[in-house]
Amino acid sequence: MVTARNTRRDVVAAAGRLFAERGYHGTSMRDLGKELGLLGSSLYSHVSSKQDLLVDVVEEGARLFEASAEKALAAEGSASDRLEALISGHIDVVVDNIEVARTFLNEARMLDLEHRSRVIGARDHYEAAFRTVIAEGIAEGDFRGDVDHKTASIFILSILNAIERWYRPTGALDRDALVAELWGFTRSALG
Amino acid sequence: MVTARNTRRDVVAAAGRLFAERGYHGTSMRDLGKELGLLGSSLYSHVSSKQDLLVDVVEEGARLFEASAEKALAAEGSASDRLEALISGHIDVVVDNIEVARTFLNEARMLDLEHRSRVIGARDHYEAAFRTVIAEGIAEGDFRGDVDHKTASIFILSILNAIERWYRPTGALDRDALVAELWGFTRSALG
DNA sequence: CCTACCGATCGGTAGG
DNA sequence: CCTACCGATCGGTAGG
Repeated sequence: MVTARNTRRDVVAAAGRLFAERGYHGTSMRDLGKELGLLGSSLYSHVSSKQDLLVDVVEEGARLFEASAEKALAAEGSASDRLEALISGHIDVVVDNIEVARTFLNEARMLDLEHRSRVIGARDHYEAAFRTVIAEGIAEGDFRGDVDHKTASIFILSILNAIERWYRPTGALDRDALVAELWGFTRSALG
Repeated sequence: MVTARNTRRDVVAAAGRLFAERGYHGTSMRDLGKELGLLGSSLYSHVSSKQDLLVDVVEEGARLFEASAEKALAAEGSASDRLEALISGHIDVVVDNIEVARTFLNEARMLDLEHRSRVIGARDHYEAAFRTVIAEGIAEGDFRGDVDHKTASIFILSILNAIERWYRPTGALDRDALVAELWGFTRSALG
């Protein structure tokens, strides 16, 4: 075999790349075909619609974040340790899957109602992990008693979700430094 | 006069609304016409292209944020006071101009290269205000000596720029409470 | 602001 | 995965 044909996975990966760069509505099936070296119409042997591709990319994003949270919550240690693990895991997901993360964060609203509702549910569930851990940290005395765990979780997630907007793998701040900076900022804000 | 005709301002305002909701590429000129009660083709007596509308909305956003920063920096008091004014002013801009702010934050990347560069420049200039004030606060002893003013300004702006994603005017957290929460969080993180 | 269009492009299908 | 299409919609124009 000299040149392998594209698989569905290839198509979904390329879709993630283009949706992240140009947006869902800014990407045509012909654009996507060109990215893979084939015609737009040929994509329909891999997927049944353009929306299908968005569903696949966004649900992959949801799975990655959910898996990260599950792992962080299962870790030993204090609530403060688990919050650090949540932050570190989130940064890993974004850094290692930047196109999927960007599409998940910016293009999920282009999903049809049914799928969008599912994603919003997953997002709420993920945010609840942060909220709970912060509340536990307050109860355990790791964090100040006068912080509002709801607002604090929104603020921390805001920082995490914005990373895709400025993070560059070749930049001055690498993954470890970013985790350290953000955890320092957060610890200080909550402590 | 019974029913006034639409002005260019009306058209730009409606464009901001739709671009914020559905994205630039998700909004057609016919959609926009319908929003205003006229045909898509009639919009061309007010603007010369769809891109023109995006330019107008985004540059209005840039002006609002720049004016807010200018006012905050001119205020009396310590660097810490000026940072609080920057945060409070930013929240005002978002809360009072949510569609413009959303379009500015999410759709500026759909601008053609020339205008996009200008917006990126304005954005950098705005971020520099935060960076400088934080650096001054460190120098004045208002903030801890071990915070990195670059990273801290990115983190604070991340929180500010995410407000459009979750803030609801009818929600539990009103403008004043939001300013108080965020300023408390920030002071604690930096102090 | 409407009528009446234009060429280009869109997502998608049938059949191989 | 390509050929050869389809109807719908796109941004935009001429002329009133």
